[in-house]
Amino acid sequence: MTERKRRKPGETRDKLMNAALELVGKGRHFASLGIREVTRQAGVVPTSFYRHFRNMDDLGLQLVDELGLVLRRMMREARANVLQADRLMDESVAIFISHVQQNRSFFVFMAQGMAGESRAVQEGIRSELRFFASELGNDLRRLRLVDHLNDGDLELTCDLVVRTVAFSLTDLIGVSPEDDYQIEQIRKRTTRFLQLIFVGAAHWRTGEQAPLSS
Amino acid sequence: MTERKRRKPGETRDKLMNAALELVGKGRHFASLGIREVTRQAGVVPTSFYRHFRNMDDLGLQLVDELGLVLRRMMREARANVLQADRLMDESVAIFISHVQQNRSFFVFMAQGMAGESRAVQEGIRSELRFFASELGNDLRRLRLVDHLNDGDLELTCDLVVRTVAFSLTDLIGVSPEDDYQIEQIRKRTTRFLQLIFVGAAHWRTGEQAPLSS
DNA sequence: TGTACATCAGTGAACGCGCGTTCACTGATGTAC
DNA sequence: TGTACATCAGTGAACGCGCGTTCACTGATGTAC
Repeated sequence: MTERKRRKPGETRDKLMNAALELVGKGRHFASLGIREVTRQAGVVPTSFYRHFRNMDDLGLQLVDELGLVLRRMMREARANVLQADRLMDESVAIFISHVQQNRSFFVFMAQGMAGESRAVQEGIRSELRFFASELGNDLRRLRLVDHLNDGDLELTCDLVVRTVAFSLTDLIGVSPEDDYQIEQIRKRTTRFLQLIFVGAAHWRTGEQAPLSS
Repeated sequence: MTERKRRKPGETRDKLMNAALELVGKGRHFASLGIREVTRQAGVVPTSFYRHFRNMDDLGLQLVDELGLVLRRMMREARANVLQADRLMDESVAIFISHVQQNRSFFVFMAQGMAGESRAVQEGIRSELRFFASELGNDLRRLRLVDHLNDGDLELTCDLVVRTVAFSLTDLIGVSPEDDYQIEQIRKRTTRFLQLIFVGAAHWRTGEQAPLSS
């Protein structure tokens, strides 16, 4: 009845990573998870853990790698769907929100990890965000939407956009995944943030900003 | 030699809260701290903990209250020192950074808590940020720097400013407190983010944003 | 194609340790009269 | 001002439990010839 050895390669590894994500999704913080707890959630004997990870930090790092894949998938979907430039922000934010809802635990893990215990995880997530910002810059250049900005200012703008969207994660986390009304509010607000930033970018002239009132 | 009972009222309570902050400042995540660990760091017997807190969440909540005081002190200093409107962003960011360096553990705790395990702590920190944004709005109104914005758009702008500054905490955390060069880079970059936002606010016209290129 | 062997993922028992929490205690401080 | 009593913060011993980690094992899969 129970043929329990060597099912598929990597199956237990995935079970462990998913178990950690499930616990994070249930409101636990990754830094407080223990090995026995994760193996229990995965339905696996504690010793199995060491076949795949050296410790919890190691598992966290491997989760960051998977997170990278999730983000890239999201980016691809955004590129495929955002066809009209005038709906760019609207649709990008909508796609972001929908991916957060489909992969809630992953994004909660990301929000936790940015100020988490492991320096390596922190750095991994920061690096994903940097990559994301640079890809966004490439896209904007290609769409010729920001011709008046030099490279440094474009990079600044994209970084701020990515940060703003990332920060909205902390809003989404604070809200039930079924609370469509609240989620819609967050979506609208994030979109307006981006509009504000792009209005700023449109009127930005390098090095000679009138500091406030303009 | 050791007269050890009833020194000053609240002394042990402060020792425990400081001990938790010290551990956080050393790179630990608040969610992973234990009662025995905190009491050990505080140089106090484990049972003393229960004289002041029900559990670690409770201690976290009381830390949020103290964090509120730190933030208000910072705000007061900013108000007292930012005299010329044209240096507003520059000086505000500088004051922020200097307070982060003086109270590093507090701000690390804040960054952790925004995606932390305790809902109550999350909500507490969010509420501090909301308060901060609303005070910023009042100041900008008083200085008559944003007369063309209606209340909703002013609130939006201030929220984005506060978020941007708060996000820069994750940059500061990733850098050694002695690395003056890196900290200066973060200061400059954060200032430019705010300038970009305010250029956007200066050209913002309610409800009729050209979505990108303007 | 078949056989022998190395590798590898999963198992279950066992370890010592630190954890959260309880309890009964002690003695200093605050309060009532 | 002095006395009696309640309150309160800190103590140390003790508890049972879950933790991370080790070990020797088993049997399935992959590889060499």
